[in-house]
Amino acid sequence: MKVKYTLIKTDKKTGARLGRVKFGEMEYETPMFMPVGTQATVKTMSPEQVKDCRAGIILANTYHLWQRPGEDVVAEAGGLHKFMNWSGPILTDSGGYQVFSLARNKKDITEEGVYFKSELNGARLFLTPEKSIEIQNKLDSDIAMSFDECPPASADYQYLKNSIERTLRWAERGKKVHQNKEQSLFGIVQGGPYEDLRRWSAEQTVALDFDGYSIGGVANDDECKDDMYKAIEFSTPYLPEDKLRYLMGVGEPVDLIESVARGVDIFDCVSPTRLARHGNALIYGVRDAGISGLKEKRINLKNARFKRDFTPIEEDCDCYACKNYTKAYVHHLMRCDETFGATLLSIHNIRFLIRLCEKMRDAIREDCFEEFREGFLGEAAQS
RNA sequence: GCUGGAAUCGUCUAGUGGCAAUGACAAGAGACUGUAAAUCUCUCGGCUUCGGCCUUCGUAGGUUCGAGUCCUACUUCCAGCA
Repeated sequence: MKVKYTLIKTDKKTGARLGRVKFGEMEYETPMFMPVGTQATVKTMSPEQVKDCRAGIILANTYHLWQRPGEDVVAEAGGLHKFMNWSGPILTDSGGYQVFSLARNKKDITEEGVYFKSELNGARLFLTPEKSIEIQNKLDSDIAMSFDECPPASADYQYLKNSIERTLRWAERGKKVHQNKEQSLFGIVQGGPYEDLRRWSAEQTVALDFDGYSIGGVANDDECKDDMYKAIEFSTPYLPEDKLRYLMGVGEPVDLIESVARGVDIFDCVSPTRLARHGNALIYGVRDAGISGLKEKRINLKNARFKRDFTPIEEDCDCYACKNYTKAYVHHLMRCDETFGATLLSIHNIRFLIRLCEKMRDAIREDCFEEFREGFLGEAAQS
């Protein structure tokens, strides 16, 4: 179903937006976090568990599903929703990120498209903007992304300039072949940390008139947070108020707050599920001062100190893992490489980020987002 | 009792004259931002002024410039025969 965004309220002190997204009957409030399910599954979690975390949209990946099982198989299964048993909305990434992340492979970016060497069997693959849209159409996601180049943080100004021009041409080509009236199509703003490039990319992308816009090319390799926040604040002012703004691949709790403050509505990130598989739990630490009384903290449940810790991962968390299990149990499962440990931590971490979004929405609603932000970030930024 | 064989870091293991000594697991810790990640990195005898120094390969001797490696005895374990 095509997405409809309604802006409810903009925070006066920051650019934080409280909004509503509708996919037909399904309705969610933003800011919102999207769990990542690259291969048509949020790793180690069942759709029911993802839903219980109160996730709204989830993300799947064009590149991966194109290779396995193939978009035709998914189409034959009745589309991605039916195939993976996810009734909520799905956003598919275009494969643009793989232009960056698979750089270790022989990869050749041309005007026509990108040649990949498959990491599965070495096969030579060629992905074009048209092909990406065609695959996403067949996958039948609710939001399709334009095929873009996600350049590395190390890319220089001239490279970025050429890259975003090409990404714009690709966006236009993709839009031309996008026929699915039930599927939204988003454009992607690039431009690294440069104000003029971000502005230009945003204005040109908006001129193509997409159903929503995203900010990409952020949080790559060693990009520093400052550059990331700049990239966001150089982009959002040029995006229309009545369209959804999606920050791609972010992120850490701190980053969620900082990007919401700069006018972002939704984000996705692999970190809650990946960290979970590596034994880490995102938790709130208690803070002495500040209105939120919270700060970000991360604990590694594999650490020996949790062996006999029979308290929940996080005392005040309402997730399934925290309500039913102890740190000692999760520690034990992770030590034994039992999948259920990763499942419990994934549930917790995703619920953590979704709770963070709930808190941010409440703060915007109650006109205290800036206080919330300072309360949360004061110490996290220092540590 | 006889005849072979074996004893190396918590465990298993490499090592046949230059060795603080291989690899795996375990253990201790770290990284992770549109997922080639249930992965990867570091540490894992002691001390150090980072050049080294000390103590280690069942125990005790011996050969040698030098022994985890060769020799002798002992201890323990394993296999076969009685």
